[in-house]
Formats: sequence, C-alpha cells, structure tokens
Amino acid sequence: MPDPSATSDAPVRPRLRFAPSPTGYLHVGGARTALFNWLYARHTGGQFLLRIEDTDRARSTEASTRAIFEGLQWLGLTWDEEVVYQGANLERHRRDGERLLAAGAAYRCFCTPEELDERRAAAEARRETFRYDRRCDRLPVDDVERRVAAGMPYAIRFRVPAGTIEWDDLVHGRIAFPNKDIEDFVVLRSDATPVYNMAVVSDDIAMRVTLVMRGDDHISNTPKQILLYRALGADVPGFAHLPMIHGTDGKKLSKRHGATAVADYQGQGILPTAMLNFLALLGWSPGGDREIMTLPEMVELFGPGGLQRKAAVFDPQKLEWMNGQHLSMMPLGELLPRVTPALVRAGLTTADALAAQPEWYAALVDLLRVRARTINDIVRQAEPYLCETITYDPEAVAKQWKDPAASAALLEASRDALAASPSWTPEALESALRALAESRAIAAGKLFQPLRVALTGLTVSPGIFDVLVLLGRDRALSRIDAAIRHLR
RNA sequence: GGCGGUAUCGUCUAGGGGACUAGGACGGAGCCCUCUCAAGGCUCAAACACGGGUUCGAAUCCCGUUACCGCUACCA
Repeated sequence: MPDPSATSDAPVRPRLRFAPSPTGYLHVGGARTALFNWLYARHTGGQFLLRIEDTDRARSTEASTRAIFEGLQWLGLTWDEEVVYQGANLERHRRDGERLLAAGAAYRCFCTPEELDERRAAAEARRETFRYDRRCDRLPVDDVERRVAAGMPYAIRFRVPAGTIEWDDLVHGRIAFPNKDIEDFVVLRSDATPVYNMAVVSDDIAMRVTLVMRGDDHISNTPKQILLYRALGADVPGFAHLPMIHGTDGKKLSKRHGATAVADYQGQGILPTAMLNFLALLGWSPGGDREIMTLPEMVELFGPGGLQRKAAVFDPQKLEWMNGQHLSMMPLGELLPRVTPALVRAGLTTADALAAQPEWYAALVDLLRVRARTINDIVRQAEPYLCETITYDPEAVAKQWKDPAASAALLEASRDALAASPSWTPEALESALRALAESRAIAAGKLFQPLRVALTGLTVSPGIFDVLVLLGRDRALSRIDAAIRHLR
C-alpha cells in the first residue's frame, strides 16, 4: 500500500488560519470566524492554524493574547502547529516588500504622508475621488538615485497593473474589481515597516494557507492581496468572506450591545457547546430544519454551501434557549464538573462536600437543570438544598401562607402524614399526602404549595416529592417544624 | 462621492423556475399536561424590499431603484 502523502499529486490538505489582533478580548464575531475555519479544517481533514497579528504595538497587549487563547480553549477550538506571532516575521515582510521593488512590481515613493493628506483634502474639496497619481513612478531614474543617495525617505508603493482582479469567493461566488479602481498602495512605509496587506500576504504564503476565510469587511482588501501573491510568485489561495454579526439594532456588534466577549457568556453560565451551536447558525445552516447539534455533528455537516451572505443579528434570547437545550442533553457526568465551581464560587458549598455525596449531587443537578437555561440558573435554584437555613420569600409567604393559623394546621397535618410514611420515597410520600388531601376534601395543591414554601421558602421548585426526597427525612421534617413555629 | 457586498416572518433560517395556500426555530399570544415553575405537546399571529424584464410559469434567473453594511490611510 503506497503512502498517499508520498505521491506528488496527492491532494493538498486544506490549511486555514484564524488571525486575530490581540487588541481586546475574544469577541463573538471572532469566535465565529475561528469556528468556521476550524469546522472547515476538521471536516476536510485539513489544518487549523492560529496567528496573532500583533504588529500594532500600540494596541496589542499580552493580556489580550492570553484572552484569545483562553477563549479558544474554552470553546474547544484547538489549533494545529505552533502559534505564529506576526510581529516575529517583520524581517520577512520587509524582504518580501523589497523583493517587489527589485522585481519592478513596486516603486519608491518620496511623497510624504503630509503631502498626501493635503492632496487628498484638496481633492475632496473639489469633490473629486482621490487616487495616488503615480508621480513618483514617473521620476527619472537618475533623479530617484540622487534622492536615495541623499538619504531622502521613501515608501515602497505597489504598481497596480491594468486589468481586472477577480476570484471565486466560496460564499459570494465571482467577485470582480477593475484595477483602475485600485490605487497604487504602499507596501512598506518609509520606516521600512510593512503595511497590513503586505504582512498578511507574506505570512499566509509562509504558512502555506490554502483558504483564507475571514469577515467580509476584508473583501476590498482581497484584490490588493491577490496582486501581491501574484507579484511574489506565490499560489493564490481560495477566499471565503463571511458575513458580519450585528447587534439587535442592526448595527455592527460592539460593546454598546452588552455582552460581546465570549468570556461574558462563560460568566453567564453558557456552555461552550451551546455557544458554538448558536454561533454556527449565525451565517451557516446545514439545510433543512436542523438546529441543535453537537460539535462532532457540526464537523460532519459543515460545508461552504450552507454559508450565508447576509449579516446576522446576534439574539441573546435564542442563545439562552439553545443553552437550555444543551444543558438538558449533556451527560450529567460532563455537566457536574461545570456546575461545581459555579456553586463553590457562589459560596453555597464546597467541592469536598459535593464529592462526599456524589449521587445526591447528581440527582440535585438533574432535577434543577430542567428548569434552567444557564449554569447560573442552576446555582440560583440550588440554595435551599445546599444551605442549612432558608429564608422565606415575602411573596411566597403572602401568597401561600395567607392565613397563618390555617397554614400551620395544614403543615402540621402534612408533617404527621409524612413522618408516618413507611418509606421516604417519592411514591410513598405522594400517596401519604394525597390520602391526607382526600381525607380533608381539599385539592392536593392546597397542601403542596404551602409545603413548598416551608421546604424551600419559594413558590417554585422541582416536584414537591422530589424536593422532599432531596432534602431527606430529617431535614424536611425539621423545616416543616420551623415553618410551623414561624407561623405561630 | 467612488468601489464592493447584501436584501424571505421582529430575529436566526429552509428554499436553489412548477412540490409554496412560502417550511422550521427563537421570541409573542392561546390551549393541553400539571402540586408550582420549567420542560414537553398542540394551535394562532407574523416574511419573499420595490419596479421592470426572461419564461407557459419566478421567493428562486437578469436589469434597474431603494435601503442597509463594508472599504476608501505610510490603521489593522
């Protein structure tokens, strides 16, 4: 059996990259871009690479880089190979820029940024479109040499040839830009640092990226980049431009819209798998009515055919609903380790205490998760079962213990019926209480609701018999006693 | 302004010339279940931006218009 990778015509495995700038936290738009790149790579058996675009020294921070790693790790979007730091490749970017000059694809431009600004302003005042007029490209050779010899600073500008640049975008189909609309752009500044498009193309070539998948705000950068690939003699990769994510008001998602960092959602008790599922559906659909998916299912179903061209609005409500779905379907064994730290952080218990009674703990979470949409919801509901004393919710008292004397009497009867039950199981307790209700000719609910307040202090909880069992005989009976004392 | 992109219920979307009286989901309204709250089940309201073509036939193809978004730097 020949090794397929050894044959020269073996298909190239796709190589994709996620290339965030470390200028803040990992936001949901970036997370979705990462997800789509990751899904494509995993689906095709390709590679998913990570590049930190830290060339903007002023805005890049180490904390942001860490936040990106942590966000990606939390989501489970693992990357292949070493992380590439763009800043480390500055020398190559410069060499590639100079290669352009040497090859005659670019020229020296002695116009200063100030002069350019002036001309741009003047053109604008005349209501004309400003485009660099190539004056430096028309400088006589000896003039250029004289200026260089004199140490005059210059930028390196790419000479855009005539023609049209077009490509088949994986999400948009064919996109074309007439070259006349692309001005001769700077690739190396006068301080010899590379400009964004130069650095990106240089790195993507070096990383052997075959598919550039990114936000569609980069569509107009693409023709310039294609020009650079060609001038550098490199293969042009494929492109896939994903739609933006907007806030509820239809504008580009920003801090104004509240939580935009994936860490925010982590803090709200959203599960990574739900976050991923939700993000996947923002701009992609597997077709048909499929909505709830696990990560492996997404990997299997993912394809460029389902990619959307229109910007999507981020709807936190649907995210929460989806999280509830994932909360319910996730194996308890996976859920528990995520709930425990939240419970501990809330000061309701300790990890050791929970570990001491694993079955009880599992039963508790299993009961609570049905009516929770986030892990934080579970935490909010867990207090009556984890803490020794409870507080009575004033509204619950007002509603269910309207007549204290009558309520106390009812509780007393319930207490006796429960205490007399031969076993402390949901079934036995239920028949005990229902028999009591029947003997008194009252609706069972008239018994259950006041009892619920006595047991939990609240008007809402899991089924009353489950609560009774969860609390255990001693604790349940003593809480009823306490409620009776409170009422008298 | 120039260039590019986009346009199906409030939102996410299915749809890729006839199967569309346009389907699903979130959210909303209501009903059922029921010890509360959830979950679940059922029902209802809710959309093809507009105008021209092409075609026997258009949500689907083409062209305009409009609206929205992006880019337009020696930012990334």
